Amino acid sequence: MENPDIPAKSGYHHGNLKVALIDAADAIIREKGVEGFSLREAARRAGVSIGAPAHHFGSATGLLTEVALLGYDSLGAALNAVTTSDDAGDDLQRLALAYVRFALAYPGRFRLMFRPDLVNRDDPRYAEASRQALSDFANTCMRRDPTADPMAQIFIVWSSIHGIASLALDGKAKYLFDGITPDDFAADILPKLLATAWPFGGNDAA
Amino acid sequence: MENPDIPAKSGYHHGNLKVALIDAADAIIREKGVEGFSLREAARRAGVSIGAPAHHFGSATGLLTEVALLGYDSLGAALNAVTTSDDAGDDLQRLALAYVRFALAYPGRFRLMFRPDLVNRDDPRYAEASRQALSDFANTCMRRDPTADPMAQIFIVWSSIHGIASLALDGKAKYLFDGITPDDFAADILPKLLATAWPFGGNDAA
DNA sequence: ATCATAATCTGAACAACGCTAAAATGGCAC
DNA sequence: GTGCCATTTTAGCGTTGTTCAGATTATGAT
Repeated sequence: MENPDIPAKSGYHHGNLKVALIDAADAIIREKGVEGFSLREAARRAGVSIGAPAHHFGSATGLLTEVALLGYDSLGAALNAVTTSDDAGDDLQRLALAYVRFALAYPGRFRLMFRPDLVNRDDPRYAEASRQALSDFANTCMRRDPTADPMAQIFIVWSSIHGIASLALDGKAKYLFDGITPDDFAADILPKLLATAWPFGGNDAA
Repeated sequence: MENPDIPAKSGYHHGNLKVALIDAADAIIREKGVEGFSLREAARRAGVSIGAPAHHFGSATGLLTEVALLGYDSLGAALNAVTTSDDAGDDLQRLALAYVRFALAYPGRFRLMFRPDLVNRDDPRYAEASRQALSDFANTCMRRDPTADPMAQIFIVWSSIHGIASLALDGKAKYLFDGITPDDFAADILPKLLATAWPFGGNDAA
């Protein structure tokens, strides 16, 4: 996920500091989680002084907002990559699987994306990124049941998936399914769960 | 939610510092959210010096864990307070409503309860409090569909509700339902949503 | 080519934070 | 009364985000 293009730290002027800091922040969050992030360490990794980030991002939330936007992009890409069929129920199931797996594969990014205290939600790009990432979702929902109220349906389905991802990420699944690891959950339990107990999969729409 | 019993700050020895600090922390979180909390301010509010909390709680997570445990208690109480009927589907719907309303009424507590970095999940009381708070849920789930795999059913239903609460709390409902306020969401949108689009309410069990 | 202006980065300062350990205090059992 | 022990204070360490004056370099006009 590094960006080796363009000069990196040629002299006094870094030349590519903005993306270097975003990359550093993303790496920190990947390694140590959202709470492990600090603006100073991001600057340190980019080989730049403490005060440098302020010029490009204003504040820590400014930088984290950029990372969150990238997070939405990668989530959207992950959802875009699922194979589609003529059965919207099956597609929805696969999308759900991809959504939860994304959360488990990139826990830091995922958590950051839903932390209103760390990202600037007033940034117009935020709403757009969020909308874009979930567009496949919304489309498949409406394909599955064109008669239902679109917003209600999308909200309920998204909630269900988001709840699964959140609880799984918080290790709550461990309590219910005796000490299962995240990997086992994503590989074994989750697909079965979505295929059997999840009410939005399969071709059982009205 | 204050605790006016027992002597408060009689002299050098506070006499009731432990609960005073818990109350103070809970109040801070209610007023300024989880991120607004600081151990030092809790000590300040309890009228005690900076280092005092360490003796009772060890660290900030120690204190926050106590607050989270209280949070689970109050969530359990809120769920316990919903009226039950012989229709498990209706009951589940009311429980869901209560769950989400709890999250919207006590956002700080609710967020804290699901922040693994701020609470000590190894504390055996945590698992117990979590289990206890959701017992009504689990029972009603199994009453609704006794044939289904209990764990799978509970996880899916809980996920759905938790997702609704999380997204509503994060203001995501605002994007889908044009600029609705949390109060309007809890009072108007949510009940309709649960009654119509939510697949676990009503008496449509197998 | 020269030079002014704007963009970028440094480095020090400040206030606040969590945590630690030594010292001070006072309640309580004996 | 006396001494022990839980409790609280105080001081200090290392960390954080933010701000700002000044240093440095790029850019664009002449």
